[in-house]
Amino acid sequence: MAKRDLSSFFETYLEKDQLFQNKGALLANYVPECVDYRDEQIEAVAQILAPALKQDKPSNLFIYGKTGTGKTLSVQHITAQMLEIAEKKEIQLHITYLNCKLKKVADTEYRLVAELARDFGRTIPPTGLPTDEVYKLFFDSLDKRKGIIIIVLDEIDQLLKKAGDEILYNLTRINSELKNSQVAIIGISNDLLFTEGLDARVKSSLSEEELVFPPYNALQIQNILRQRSDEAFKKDALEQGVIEKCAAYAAREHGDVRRAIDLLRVAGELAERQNCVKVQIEHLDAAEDKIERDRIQDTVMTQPKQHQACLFSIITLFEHQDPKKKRPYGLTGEVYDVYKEICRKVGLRPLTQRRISDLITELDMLGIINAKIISKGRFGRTREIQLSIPSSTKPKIIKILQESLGI
DNA sequence: GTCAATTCACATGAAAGAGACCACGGTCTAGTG
DNA sequence: CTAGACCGTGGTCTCTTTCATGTGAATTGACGA
Repeated sequence: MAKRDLSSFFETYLEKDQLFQNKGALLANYVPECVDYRDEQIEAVAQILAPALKQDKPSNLFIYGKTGTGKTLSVQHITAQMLEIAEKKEIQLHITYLNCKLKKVADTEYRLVAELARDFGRTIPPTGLPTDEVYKLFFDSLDKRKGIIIIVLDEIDQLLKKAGDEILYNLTRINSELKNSQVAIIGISNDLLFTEGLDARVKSSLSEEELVFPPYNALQIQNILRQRSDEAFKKDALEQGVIEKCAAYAAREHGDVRRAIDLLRVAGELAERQNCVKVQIEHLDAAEDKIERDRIQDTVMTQPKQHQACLFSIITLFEHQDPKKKRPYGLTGEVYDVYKEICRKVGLRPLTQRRISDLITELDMLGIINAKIISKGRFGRTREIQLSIPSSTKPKIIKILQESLGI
């Protein structure tokens, strides 16, 4: 019986009128043919990089802009075209793109240089070599190439936060040691104030040119969304006003188009699952909800045990709170007490309070909790910790934590 | 009543250790001709 | 004689601990009006 049900399910699924015609257009890695509303920026970048085609070293470039303002896309667009031309005219040009945020790829000095060296055809072990050895290998392979090399470092602020600015200093110095080739660096950062904390030498040599990508406004987002949805959805699959509302959401989130596109895709998926003929505005709301829920569940699930234990203690603290004191927040010390108790129950070695303090900060950064430092005067300084999980998700989160901790 | 000193309960920083993972070079061992 | 196993050394990386220092306002207590 179950079998027949299933096959009929698949049959109806196949017969069902799909809303999407090309969902790929709404996925994060989709590269559209042209980048709208960034003409000015693209032209500026192109002008700065153009000397590379004449075998002159272009200036180092720094690009700022909030997430989802088309920085990465624009740069990829330009570099792809440059490479095309270079190939046609047999110009010696090599462009390397590296996202520094990707964990385990390029978030430390060693890994970054190793990854770069790999891009130039060296095999570098993931660990074990001294860092300066890797530098040497990298230099060697660089120098073997003649011509211009452009290194694009995306989300460079992340790299700096973790690994310090020594890498950048070393990279900017490369040129003086190379005989045959010249290196230009393009840094892309979400953080507008990023260069503030930079060493002055690095700052001046790295940001010879600077460019800011302004956020898209609501109207521009609308048009971009319309274009993407025309490609992704079938005709008339969207109800009137859906795009407008979606754009409004994104504009509120300082013009993050990526987010808007995500929202649209999830809304579409929800509508499809509900067998609706059109994507309605309600689907958008549901989609926003779902994205947030999934995000929280994902992050909670992938946290290390100690983080989970810490989060679980925060939740338990609220669950078993003395109803008399009626406080919507907990303090670091209280959390730590509960945490120790939980560790004892689960058989986990309790960490020090110092460490827990850090874990709390991390959970705060992830947006799972909300921790605010307050001073209670004579009664010390601590954090006010609040859960920022919607109550509808809470039981599920508790279940995940209990399973993972084995309670 | 006013004002500076005190005090609490952590926050925050820096440094260093532990343990996992890995490459490399040297040494040992067993198999082969 | 040689390939492969095995070990010791030295390196990175992440997570922690230890030690030290910082912090902000309620409270305290001296002081003066």
